[in-house]
Amino acid sequence: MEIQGLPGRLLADLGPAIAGGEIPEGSVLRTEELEERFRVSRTVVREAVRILESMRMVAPKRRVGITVRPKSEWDVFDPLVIRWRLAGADRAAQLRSLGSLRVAVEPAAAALAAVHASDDDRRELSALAVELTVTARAADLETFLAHDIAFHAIVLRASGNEMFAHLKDTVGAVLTGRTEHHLMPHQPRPYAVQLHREVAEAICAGDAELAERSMRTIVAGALDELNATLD
Amino acid sequence: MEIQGLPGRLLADLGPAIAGGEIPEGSVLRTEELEERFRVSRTVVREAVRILESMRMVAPKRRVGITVRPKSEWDVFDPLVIRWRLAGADRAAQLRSLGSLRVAVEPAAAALAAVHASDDDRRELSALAVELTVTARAADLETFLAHDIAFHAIVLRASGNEMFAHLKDTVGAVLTGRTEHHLMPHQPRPYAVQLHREVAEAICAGDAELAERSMRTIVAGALDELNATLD
DNA sequence: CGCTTGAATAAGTCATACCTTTGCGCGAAG
DNA sequence: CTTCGCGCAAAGGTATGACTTATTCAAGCG
Repeated sequence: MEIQGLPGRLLADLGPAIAGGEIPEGSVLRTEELEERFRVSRTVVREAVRILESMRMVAPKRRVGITVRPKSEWDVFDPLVIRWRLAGADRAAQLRSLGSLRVAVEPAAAALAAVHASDDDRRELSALAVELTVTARAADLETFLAHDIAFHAIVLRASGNEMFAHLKDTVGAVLTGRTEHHLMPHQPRPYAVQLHREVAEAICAGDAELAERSMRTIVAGALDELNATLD
Repeated sequence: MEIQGLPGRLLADLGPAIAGGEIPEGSVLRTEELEERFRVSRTVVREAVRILESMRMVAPKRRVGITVRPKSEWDVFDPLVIRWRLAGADRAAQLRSLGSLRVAVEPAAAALAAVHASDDDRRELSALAVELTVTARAADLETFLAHDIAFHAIVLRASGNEMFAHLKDTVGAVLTGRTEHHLMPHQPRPYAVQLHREVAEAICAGDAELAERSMRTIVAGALDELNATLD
């Protein structure tokens, strides 16, 4: 899935460094410098830089060098950019942005899922809702997280919208990050778990209205908690 | 802004060809073949392919070649992928997806904008709402389109969410495509124009509730019309 | 003081050689 | 006849040197 080979390694070094602000906006890199710093050939440097260019994070210019573009121009929807920002100094801002995005998208996805979900999807959602209840009560955060991610992924996919479906990994990253950085209670809130059951039931029953409302309560609550924690 | 140079040209040929299905999923390309077909060197081919790889549209494998990955794995949020799909055979599906996305995001953005918009933003929105009314009455579709794009762009930016803001170009592409392919009435619907004024007023007044509701009516209406036209 | 021109610089492109991985066929063993 | 494994060949991956092109900056000229 990742970019392989030496360009991939270069990218894995440069990307986070830029996203994390260690290489600040406006910095100018040179191909030759990167060759030496990472002990790789021009070919490799150029390919890595091309990728960063396609993410609009850098802009190569003749006679000048490779300039780091302002953050506001980056492809903020690129999964790599999101991951790098989540890993670095920008984590808080990135989580806030993603939180708002979830509030916008997930309720809509739930409503669509209530209409379009397959029978298998509905079954899986019900099962996961039960699992969430159990693992929450047992305070088994790790398993809870896995099921939570799966739950939201299925809702997104079942919406039938490819773009929503592709937010699966991003939402997963948010949930994972939240757990890893202890931005959530040690035991999942019973109310939140209850809401997941409601979403599952609503989708099973084909009740778009209710699915949307319950999902909105979930993600809005998550955003509130996030903002409260980050302040 | 675009990828420059020969790799950019290659990309501008290959990308649309893949996105448009002319090079179907599962096809296997070889570097040498591309070199000959486009009369460029290995370097150039590799850089273009690397970019396609970072969009998850192709996967190079040793001893096999460069295979075109299934559409479901592409980076559907990449601006280039969106543009290519809008230009090709996938236009209908892409427009539907983007329509749903707009329904999810733009109302949320409007609500946030009502809280976060700067005074300049509010002024501009008011002015644009007036312009929309005038150009709609005059059936000046070209100017209307430009102002419509600007209007939605400002709302997205004023939301204060960087991810929402970055959907500006995408929304612009949708609106442009809709006009160009005559998927909208010859003269903008007065009701839609009226709703834009409502959004502007609500944002100026800081009424998040109303801004969100009005915007939702706009984008939901656009989606309905789109679906009606495409069937 | 401004305009032109030229030289220096760094990216862009090409051709080539060589390395590394891996699919597949062939042959030997069971 | 089947199966296992070994080795070859094919394709991408990396390195390098030569050359091209665009662009900045400054020196020199009007």
